[in-house]
Amino acid sequence: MLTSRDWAEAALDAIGQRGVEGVAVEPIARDLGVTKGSFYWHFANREALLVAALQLWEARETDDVLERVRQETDPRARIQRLITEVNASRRASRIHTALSSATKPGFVRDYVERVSKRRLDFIQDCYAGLGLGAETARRWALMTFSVFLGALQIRRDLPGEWPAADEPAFGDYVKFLMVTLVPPGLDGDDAATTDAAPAGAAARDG
Amino acid sequence: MLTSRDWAEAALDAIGQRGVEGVAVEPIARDLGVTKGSFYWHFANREALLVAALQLWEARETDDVLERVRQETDPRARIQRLITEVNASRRASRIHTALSSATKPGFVRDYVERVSKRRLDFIQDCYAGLGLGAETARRWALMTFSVFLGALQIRRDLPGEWPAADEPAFGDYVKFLMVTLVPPGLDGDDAATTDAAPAGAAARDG
DNA sequence: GCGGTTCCATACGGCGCCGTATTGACACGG
DNA sequence: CCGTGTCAATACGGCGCCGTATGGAACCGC
Repeated sequence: MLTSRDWAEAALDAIGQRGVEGVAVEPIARDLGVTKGSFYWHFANREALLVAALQLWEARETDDVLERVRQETDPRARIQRLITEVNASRRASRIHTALSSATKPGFVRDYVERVSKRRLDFIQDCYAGLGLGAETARRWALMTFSVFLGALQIRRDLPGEWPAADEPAFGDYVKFLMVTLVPPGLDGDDAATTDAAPAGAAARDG
Repeated sequence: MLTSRDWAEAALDAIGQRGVEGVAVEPIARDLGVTKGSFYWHFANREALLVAALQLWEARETDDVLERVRQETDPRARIQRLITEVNASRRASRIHTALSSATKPGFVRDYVERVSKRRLDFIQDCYAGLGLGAETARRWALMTFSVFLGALQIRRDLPGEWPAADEPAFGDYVKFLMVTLVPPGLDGDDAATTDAAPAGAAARDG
């Protein structure tokens, strides 16, 4: 007794493990312990399954994640929360990179683009909340977003280099990132409305 | 009259356009204007073609790229050169992300890991050349490498957000990154041998 | 108990790809 | 000429997947 949502969830698993091209009806049916006779009752074809999986993914990676992050009120805390959220689920990371590198079918790109844009806009809002102008906030957001995405890839390509969310070194590294990615002196009480360009870090002991 | 290198090059194209799973003998043969009768003279099977393509890729993305970057002597200039090199070829970017997200066959991961590690080590050396200790240099290198990889993905997922290497805005953005990613005050003549932690950017007009 | 609906199994045709076997065209040294 | 090596075309069997067609079991209201 499966629902179409069960199929969509299994399809997301398949995306994370074998990529978008690996979303095949018969293998997924085997994983679920049924035959494809079940599948073609719930869905018209393979493409409909992909759409369902993508909708599930988009809802989770925009509304749900951003809703949780919005519980933090301080812009600085929001950015830090985003870093930990992104690093929390290894499954979500794999799905993201798989979707991001997919080329076929074409509509996958639309979902990826919407999710990425909403994330980037959110980060930009965080920086705007620190008092930066739109243009400067966009630049900082692009760099911070790059670090997010790059971290996903490093955890994939160089396991062990990037600390996992449950390791003690993770906290240290987040602190390191925060100091660099969030320009101080913009906490809202001073320099609240001026644009700011990065001036780098002063050399001192670590 | 094809050589096995022609096939490996076409396989790399296929990886960039259709992913690792898209490296199929017969379609590539059609692209090259021959039949697979030619292919199975040059290679034992599909896997051998993948290995040849990966060897070609590894040579280009480590020895060749790093050799060009090493022409710069100043560590700061090297990092900046790396940014522009990474953003130079859209084809190389697509190949990299495709390989990075590949799961099957397993040996692909070995190539990706070696290439990533050599790049990361190179960046770490650059920071060490600025006078940072090994541990701190590693942290900076991880962040800078993340920005590299994230930039590739942003250019894919959000076309238009990240300026291309031939646009005028590209230079501005590189400067912005350099100021943030390379802590000043470590140019070699002062504070040359002390570890440094990031202290962020001071607020000033952009 | 009977028709209808829900959910799944089975069987089938078709397609794209892999890998092998066989043959053919062409160059070259003897 | 002839043999040999090089490179490619053709033909074939097999496999995994898609999508359809059909059947069947369980459950429902009546």
